[in-house]
Amino acid sequence: MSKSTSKPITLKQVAAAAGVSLSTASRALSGKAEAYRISSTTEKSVRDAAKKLQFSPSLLARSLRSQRTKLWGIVLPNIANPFFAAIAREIALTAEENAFSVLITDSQENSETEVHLVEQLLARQIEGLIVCPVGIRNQHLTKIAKQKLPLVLVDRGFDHKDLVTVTSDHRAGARAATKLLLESGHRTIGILQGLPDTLPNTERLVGVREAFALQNIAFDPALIAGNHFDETSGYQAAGKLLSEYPEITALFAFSNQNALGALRAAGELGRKIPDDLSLIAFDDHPFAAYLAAPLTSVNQDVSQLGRVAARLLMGQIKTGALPEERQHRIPVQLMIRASIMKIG
Amino acid sequence: MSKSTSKPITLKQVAAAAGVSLSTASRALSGKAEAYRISSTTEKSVRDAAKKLQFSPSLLARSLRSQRTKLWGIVLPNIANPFFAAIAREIALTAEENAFSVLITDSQENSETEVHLVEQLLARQIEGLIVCPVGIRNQHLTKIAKQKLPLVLVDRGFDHKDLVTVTSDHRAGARAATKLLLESGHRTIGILQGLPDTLPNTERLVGVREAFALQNIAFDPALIAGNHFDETSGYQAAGKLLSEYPEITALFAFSNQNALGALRAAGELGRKIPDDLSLIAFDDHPFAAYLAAPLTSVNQDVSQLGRVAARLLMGQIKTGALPEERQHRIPVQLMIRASIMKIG
DNA sequence: CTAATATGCACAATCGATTGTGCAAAGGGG
DNA sequence: CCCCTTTGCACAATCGATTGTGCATATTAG
Repeated sequence: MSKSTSKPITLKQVAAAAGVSLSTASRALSGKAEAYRISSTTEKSVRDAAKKLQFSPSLLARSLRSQRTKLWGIVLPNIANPFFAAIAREIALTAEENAFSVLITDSQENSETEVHLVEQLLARQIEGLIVCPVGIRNQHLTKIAKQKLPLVLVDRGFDHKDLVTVTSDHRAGARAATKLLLESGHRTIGILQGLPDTLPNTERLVGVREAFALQNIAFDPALIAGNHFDETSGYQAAGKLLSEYPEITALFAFSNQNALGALRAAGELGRKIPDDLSLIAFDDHPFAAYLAAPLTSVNQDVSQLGRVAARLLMGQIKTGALPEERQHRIPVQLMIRASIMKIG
Repeated sequence: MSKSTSKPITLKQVAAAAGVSLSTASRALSGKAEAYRISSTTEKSVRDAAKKLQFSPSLLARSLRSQRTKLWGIVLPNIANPFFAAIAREIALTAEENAFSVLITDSQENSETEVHLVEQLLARQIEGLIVCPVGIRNQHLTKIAKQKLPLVLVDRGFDHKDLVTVTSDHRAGARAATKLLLESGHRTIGILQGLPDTLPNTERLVGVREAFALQNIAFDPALIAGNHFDETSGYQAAGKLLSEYPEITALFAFSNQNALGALRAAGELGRKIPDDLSLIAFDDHPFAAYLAAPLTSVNQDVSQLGRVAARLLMGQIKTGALPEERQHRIPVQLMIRASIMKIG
């Protein structure tokens, strides 16, 4: 195979076919004929030769020379997760509109991997980078910002004046969800949290506390459990909370995966939703409405998240400057269904 | 920003810092010191200089020279779809293991876009390509195969002796699903199909017919409806079939999105699952078990699909030859839950 | 002590494009 | 008829690496 691979056509061959020099061929094809006084007959003969040979310029060579790769890099914790996949898609589509290609990578929620991937992307001379950081380390990101490489953090961020971030309004969403539970009469509410110390998790906890404070109700931190955004964490946390605190009447899951785990745990403990237990989740899901108990949830506008991130990146590349606003918050929306029961 | 961007360190600067020539620096860093008789002291001084300057070689330049980009291209119809996202992930992880990077693109189920994306990827001199073709056109793909560029088709394929494809065993899966319905006593079964004339859809229809034939039961093609793998198609097809043929006792949805639509349509028509209507779907889903009626489905091993595709690609790149077997079928698995009721 | 070999490294070509500059030939004015 | 301007294009450097070859100096053999 390698032997007989037909090498791609180069500009040299086109130039030879048209009987002109390399430089003339280049200029004829890149629309600079007039600026460099290439006659229209010559231009046409070059174009014809290029078409006949099916010439397609090597973006590699062009990038090397022009120092512009037309490449973006993306690092996400798990591209199979529909949430990140949706973000990736919006970025990919926006990139395509702007003639960029995207190197999409998966850090597997591992900080070392993330650092390594970022380095690898930089070695490929990407012109912009979008990262959803695992969150343990961030020097590699602030360093990039210092080097003035356009960078946008999405979903999770850091509080840093030079870091452009796009996140959902986790705080407002969690506040609204909690408020809904409180107004439905729930007082003992278990919180199934995700990865601690990540921005979404922290902000959501703040939102929960705010809602309690607004109603002058005491919040018991002992009712927080869980350590990941996945199904297992939700399952274990729900099981633990429901066993230790049977008086819990409602659970707030910080992800739909957590909610899934909660559903399983509740089922095993014989607690029916919503009759014996109310449930609300952060993150909506297409199937949420079709569950045994249609799930009330906080819907993140994931597409918007990706689109705004991509636009902010494109903006930095075009203007060469950081946007005025650094922290962008995308509004969330409460999807009220049937998994919450009024009590008391 | 663009002005003050600190340019990356080049090998030239490292060579200068170490007081050696470019070629020596290159050889010292690429482990060819011995082969080219670079003294170990010189080698060390180059390595030190490189480390001090934080030198990272330009993959762009290296690729141009070596004619090896270490790049893969992927074209999928919709990377936000969890099915394709899972495939993309396995490919990305396998690529990473082999020091490749992946350009992931989204054809939006549009054949023109697909052709364009493939061209764009080729212009970047990718070393391998994985495509899930929209299915309308295929000359661009056979052409690539003829040019000996490693290519693997995934999920959907063409019957062509030089095209390497990896798909689920759609036929066996559909046959098993249909058999289950027939054995449960169902005779009037509505088929909610996906995009017609795509390989998965066609093969699944074949599987359905085979199951009927095996039991010597006549199959009525009028009971096939739908034209896409999405929720809307499932909704409309189910609505149409259930209205026109109220005697239908079971639906076979060709995707979980189709099933979702069927769920909605059935709900609106007042038919409860599984009591008034049985339902089975192609494609499992994490939420399937938690639905009002836990959904029986045919589970595709999506990760395996992606992994096998990536390995076949890597194999072609390493050996420079096509694999012996061209058509790879990944087994599917029946997930029996509660959405089917025995009748008759 | 000289010739042959070994050692250590630099020079320069190359990958495929872009781009500043220079040199002919054609055209125009006096 | 000569000079000057314009037209039309080619030459060569460049981006940042890799790699074949050649030339010194050091070492060893005879």
